[in-house]
This record gives sequence, C-alpha cells and structure tokens, in this order.
Amino acid sequence: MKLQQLRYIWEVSKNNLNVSATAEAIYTSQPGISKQIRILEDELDIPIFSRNGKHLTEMTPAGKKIIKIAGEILMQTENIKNIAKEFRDEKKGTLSIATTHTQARYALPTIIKAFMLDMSDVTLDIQQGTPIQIAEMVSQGKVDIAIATEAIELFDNLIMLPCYSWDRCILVPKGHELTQIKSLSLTDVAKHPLITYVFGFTGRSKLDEAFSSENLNPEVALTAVDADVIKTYVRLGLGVGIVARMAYDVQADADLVALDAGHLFGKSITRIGIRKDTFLRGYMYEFISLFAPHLTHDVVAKAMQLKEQAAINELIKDIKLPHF
Amino acid sequence: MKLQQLRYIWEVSKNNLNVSATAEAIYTSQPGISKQIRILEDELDIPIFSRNGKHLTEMTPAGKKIIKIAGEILMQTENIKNIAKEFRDEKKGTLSIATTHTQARYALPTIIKAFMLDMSDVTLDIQQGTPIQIAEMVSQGKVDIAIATEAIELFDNLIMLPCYSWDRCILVPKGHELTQIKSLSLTDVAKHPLITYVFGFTGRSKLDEAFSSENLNPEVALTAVDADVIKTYVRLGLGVGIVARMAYDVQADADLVALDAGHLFGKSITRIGIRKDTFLRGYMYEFISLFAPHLTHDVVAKAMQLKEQAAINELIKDIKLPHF
DNA sequence: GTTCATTACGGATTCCGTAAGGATG
DNA sequence: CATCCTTACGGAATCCGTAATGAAC
Repeated sequence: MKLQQLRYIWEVSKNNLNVSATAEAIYTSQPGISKQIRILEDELDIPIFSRNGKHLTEMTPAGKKIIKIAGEILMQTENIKNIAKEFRDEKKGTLSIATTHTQARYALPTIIKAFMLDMSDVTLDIQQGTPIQIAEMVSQGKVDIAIATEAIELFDNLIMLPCYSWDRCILVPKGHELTQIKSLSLTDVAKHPLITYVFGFTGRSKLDEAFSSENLNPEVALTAVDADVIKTYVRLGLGVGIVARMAYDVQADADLVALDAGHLFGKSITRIGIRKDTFLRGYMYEFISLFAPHLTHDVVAKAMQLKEQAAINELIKDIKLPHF
Repeated sequence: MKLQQLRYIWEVSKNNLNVSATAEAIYTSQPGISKQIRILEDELDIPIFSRNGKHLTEMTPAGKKIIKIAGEILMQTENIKNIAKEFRDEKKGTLSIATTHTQARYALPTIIKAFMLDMSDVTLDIQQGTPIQIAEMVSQGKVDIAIATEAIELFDNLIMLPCYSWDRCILVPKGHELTQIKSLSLTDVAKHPLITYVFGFTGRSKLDEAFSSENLNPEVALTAVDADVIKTYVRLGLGVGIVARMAYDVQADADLVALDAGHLFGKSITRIGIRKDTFLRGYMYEFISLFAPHLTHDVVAKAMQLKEQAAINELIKDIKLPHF
C-alpha cells in the first residue's frame, strides 16, 4: 500500500470516478492512476471500484469505506507537513480564509490589518464564495478557515465556533416615508419592494422566516450577494434595502438613512468553521483570537479535540458573544 | 512522504531510538532505515530525532507530534487491510485475544467452544500475560481484544467495556476450622496465612483494599498468578486460598470447601479492552456478544465511535451486568 | 466517432541490500 | 573495542510517461 495509491483512489472518488479527469486535475498521466489503482486492488484482493467493461461505474461497499479512511490518512499527512512547517518557522506560512462578501468587506478589514502588522510573514489568501462553496472549501481542506453566517452546519466534518452576533438595518433614501414611522413593524416594511441578499447569503433565511411567521409576502424587487450593490439600487429608489447593520457606513452612506431593524428580524450569528482533526498553525489561532477575542488559543484547541458539535457548544455555552 | 518512512520512525520510537535493533525487529537492513529517516527529515526540512554525533538521543518536539500521527496513519492502513479482508471473506481470519490465566482457564472455554462451532474458519490465537502486558498488547495492536479485570484503564487509547461481575470464595481443605464459622468476617480470615493472586492480577487490588480498610495485615503465605497453583498449595495445608469463585469446580475440587466471600471483598468487574479507532471484523463483534451478551454489535459499534470513556460509560450505564 | 480505461513498453528514479567508514561510550 | 549510525555503491524493483489497443456510450 502506498500513499500515492490512496491519494489516487481518493481523487478519483472526488472526480466522479473519471480517471482521465482526475489525471488532469492532479497533473499526472491517466494510465499511471489506472495502474496504481489496479495494484492496490490486487494487493488488497478486493475491487474498490465497480467497472462496467472499462468504465468505472461506482464504488464498491468496501471501496467506500476504504476511500473514507484514505481521506483521513491524506489529511493526517497534511497535518504532519504542517507540524513540520510550524516548527521550522512559527511565523511563516499561508492563511487561507474562505468567506462571503459581507465579511470580507465589512468585518474583516480591521482584523486583517492588525493581523498583518503582527504577522508580516504570513501570506493571506482570501477566497470568496457562496456560503455553501465556502463550507465546502474548508470541508475539503482547500482553505484553513471558513467565516460565514450560513451553511457551515451542512458538513459534518466541520466544527463551528460562534464569533459575533449582528442584526440588520433598513436602508432608505433620505426623506423616504418609512423614516416618518416611529416604531417600525414588519407590516410597514412589507408594503415596500425589498432589496436584499440572495437566498442562502448573509442570514437571508432569517428574513424569510420573519416575514412568513407573520404571513407577510413582501415583494422582493431585487436580490444581490453584496451590500454595496444593494445600496446602489436603494439609491436609485427601487426599494428599501435590508442589510447587515455593519454594512452601513455613516460617512460613505450619508445619503441613506439606516433604520433600526434588530427587533424585526432578530440576531444572526457569524461563525468560524474549521475542519476537524486538522493541525492548526500558531498564527491561525492568533487570527481567530483577533477576530473573536473569546476564542482563545485554549478554547479553540479544546474544541478541536472534541468530536461532537454538541460537546463544543457545551464548552462555549457560557461565553457572551460580542455584538457587531 | 512514504508510508514506509512513517513506519520506520514509528518503529524506531518503539525501539528506544535504536535503529539497529529496529532493523532486526522488522527484518530489514539498518542503513535502509537510517536513509529513509534522513530522506523524510530532508523533505519535511526539520529533524525528527535529536542526534549526538551518530547516536539518536531523543525525539524532537516536532518529532513527537509527527510520530504520534504516523502511528495513527499506520493504524488506519491496518484498518484498510482489515476492511478488505472482511469483504473478501466475512468468516475467515484471525481473532487474537490477550487475557489472563483466570479468564483463559475458567471463563473462556465454553465461549470459545461455541464460537469455534459457528466460526470454524477463524483462527483463534490466545495470548496470556500479566494484566499490564495484556493491556499493552492490545494498545499496540498486537492483539484484537484484551480481557482482564485490571490495568486496562492504564492506556488511554483503549476503550473498556464491562463484561461481567464476579466475586471471590475462600478455599480451604475439608474440616478446616474456618468451615465451622457461620458468618465469616475479614478478621477470621486474616488469622490464617493466605494464598492468593500475585499483585496486579485478577482483582488482587480489591483484596488489599478490603483488608487494609479494616486495618488488617494478614500474612500472605504464597501468591500465584493462577488458581490451579493456589489450589495445589491449599491442598498441602499451607494456608487458605482466596480465588475467583468461578475457579472453584464442584467436581474437580470436591476435596476442597469453597466458603462464600462475596460480602468480604465486594465484586470485581471483568472488562474487554479494545483499541480506539480500529476496524473490527464481523466475527470479533460476534465473539464479544458471545462473551458478554449485553455487548451487542450495535452497542460495541457505538462505543467504538465515541472518544471519551465517560461517554461510553454513559452509553452502557443502564445495562445490568451478568454475574459469574 | 468520441470518450474512456487498460495494456505494453522503455527510461528514470527509487529502494534496499552489502560493505566500508567514522563516532560514541 | 564493541556498539551504533552514516556514507558509498550496485542490482533490483518500482514508478511514470508515451503510444497503442479495445470497450462503452
């Protein structure tokens, strides 16, 4: 059994059982992969993939289990490499974060600035995507850390650590009729066409819940992944915007009015997602602590050792989250 | 990074950092090991072992972490092989059990007979040793299952599953003065020289606790690992024997009298120890269920997935143990 | 006919053994 | 000087690429 062989079956399973595509993806020759898989199957004396003639059609039951373990082994080899890097030079390395536009634009900049001052030898690599893409990236080990409000819970090899809570505001042009109302209700808001996040983004699900719990069906004029886009259309008078409060900038958005909407939609919680059983570099702990001060090195390290999310929630249940 | 290299550093760490001894132990050449370790250290760009001139003196901090993970990887490769074996032929394979004389001689025979009837293609391999040796064997993966009353808790990579409780009896020759006493007390027993298990064996610690809690210091005439030896010396009149009740055989030991001693020393519990995160063959589950009917496939499989012994205890807390 | 996996084969690399060398205690 | 690790070296095995073959859709 060779690590190479385990890598090949793992990669093939991640490429729809298409060996040619796999070969391209990992920059090697297709016959090489075929051969090594055959050798492994011969050694274990059991097929890992079912074949119809010359096409791989599916994984055998044994193959599924074996590939799962192969994935774990590959992760551990990465951990070994990271441990070596950590001891070679604590401060050098790469930190890759996958996150949404909202975080990258409004929550992260100050954190990252502070981090880079401390850790000038760390290369930062920020990937953007939909919450699901983000969770998938960290789940597959393509990034170290995911930061998002949604979807992290969908992958069971991730642990979630709550970072901060936040609420929403309603953006309208100055002089808009909603600015006259003292205590805004959902019904008031629902009378206007809405401009807000697309489904699956930045706590959008909370919005839908709030409206439907009062049987309201507001017209949604436009959705975007990105508060800047939303603001643009609010300025054009196409509707009222509902965005995360942190996306309102008193100076840059002086032409808009931000109406409090915390009581309408409740709070959302932004979380960090990390893959279980991975070795975190020292500076990764530092970044996390910078982003969420209650997530100290100690707390995160303990959480990483726990298998069940329930146990992690127990660990952090007494922590009061900061509010953005 | 090669699996071979990980195996070498792992084995060297298990052989007092002596490369020559390691080479002999795993039937290869010493320079081969040295070379591969060097190659790995070069690739990771960090020393795994500290050297004084040409002698390996200790593991570096990074080396310790890396070797630990290497051990986990090697275990997982074994798991892959076992999965393959399981799917190749569910009924064929080897079951190795490490246990004490008491279990092998008195508790296991009927179980094993029943097991072999069902599973005639499974080769059974029973290793005997001290409780500590037994626990070590299973901890290092040299056997699949440990069965013992003591010492399993000393290795934190093992899970413990309680199998049955048992108590002791006092063996004396017919007509011995203790047979006259209706309700035996510890003080009565302590007046006579004792013949019992050596320290660390078959619940011996319970005995010591019981006597010392009443400030008694009985003379111990002789200790043995083995109830048969104890009986022999009781027959010679050298003292009174204290053995596990299951070791008294009404027919074969008709010349001895077994006095109830359950109330004097309390119950002991015999447990199965299994290494965490290993793949158990189907017939291993069957053996366990045969030995301890409450440990069904389902219960054992669930317990194997839990990381903390506390969680396992929680899982099985409502099960009433059989009493031998 | 295109896509895809297997087989065939040759060159480069790696692996692993023996033998010699040098350090430690 | 006995033990132990490293270096040197050569043969064997392995790996990996290109090219050719053949099955599936």
